[in-house]
Amino acid sequence: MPESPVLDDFDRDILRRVQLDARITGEEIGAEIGLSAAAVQRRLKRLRELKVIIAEVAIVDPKAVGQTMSFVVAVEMERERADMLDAFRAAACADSNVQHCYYVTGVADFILIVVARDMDDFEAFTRRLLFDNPNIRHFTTSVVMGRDKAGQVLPL
Amino acid sequence: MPESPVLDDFDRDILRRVQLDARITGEEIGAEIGLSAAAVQRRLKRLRELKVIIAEVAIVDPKAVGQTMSFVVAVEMERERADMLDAFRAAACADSNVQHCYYVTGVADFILIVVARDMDDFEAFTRRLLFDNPNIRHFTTSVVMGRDKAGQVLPL
DNA sequence: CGTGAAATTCTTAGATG
DNA sequence: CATCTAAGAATTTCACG
Repeated sequence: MPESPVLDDFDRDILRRVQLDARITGEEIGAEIGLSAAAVQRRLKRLRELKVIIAEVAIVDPKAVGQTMSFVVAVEMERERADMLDAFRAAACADSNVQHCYYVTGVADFILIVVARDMDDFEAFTRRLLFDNPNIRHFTTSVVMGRDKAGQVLPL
Repeated sequence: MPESPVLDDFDRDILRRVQLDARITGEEIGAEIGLSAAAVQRRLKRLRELKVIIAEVAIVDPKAVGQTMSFVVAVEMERERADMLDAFRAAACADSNVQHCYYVTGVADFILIVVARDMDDFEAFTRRLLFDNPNIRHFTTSVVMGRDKAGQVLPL
């Protein structure tokens, strides 16, 4: 277990802002929190190296690129053998329609967030990943009508 | 319904890369896809203005900032009245523990992805948003053991 | 779209508390 | 040890062809 890096109030202030906008300049952040641009950049560099900041990414609107539908799929495995779970996890992550893969305890074993161009695309996905897999006992699909909080912001 | 903007192969190439790393330079992208740095930047600017790129954000490791637990919560409302659904949706989005809020059809009405510092924090969350709400018939909690695909990449 | 210049931002170096 | 200022390098933006 890697011990948590020490973050002070400046670090948290910086994280709050870059979670909302990664293109904000060091100068702008510095002016708001009372630090020079160089100090902000140095802290950002450290936060990246420590993997407190895992990545800086562009969020693309799924609808703008033809992915008009989203689904939440809860998957229940036949028997909870570690190698089977790992195999499914790897297959799910490798599938381009899978946006998020949560490995959970409870009624389901996996919760997947899935996008698709249309119903045919989604059906092809279920056949590929779910129907053709004998280790899957059962799965339920929920159609997403709307989503909020696309870019997550953690409470600091 | 806003008509989808026209994207060519260059745009899709650019989107593929900035979804993985928003800090990649225009020059680097240009070298890979055969465009000048200026042309890449021009296209990026257009994709931002068209809201094809919704945002560019830093992804922070929840564990690194003390959010050690994650949950998937499926919420079933008492009666599906539009104003009630909207009210819950707004309350969920406003809650700092809620990372994602999906409004779905199926057995549940909402699927929430929730983070918490510890079990007490999660209990406080359920009381605040769920137990104290008479419009909620039922909810089920799944504890997240692991997650993959933090930064989503859309198939283009 | 590409080129090249101008403006902005990031990085590095040296000095200070 | 982290900060600041200032110089230097890199990136983005802009005007023109």
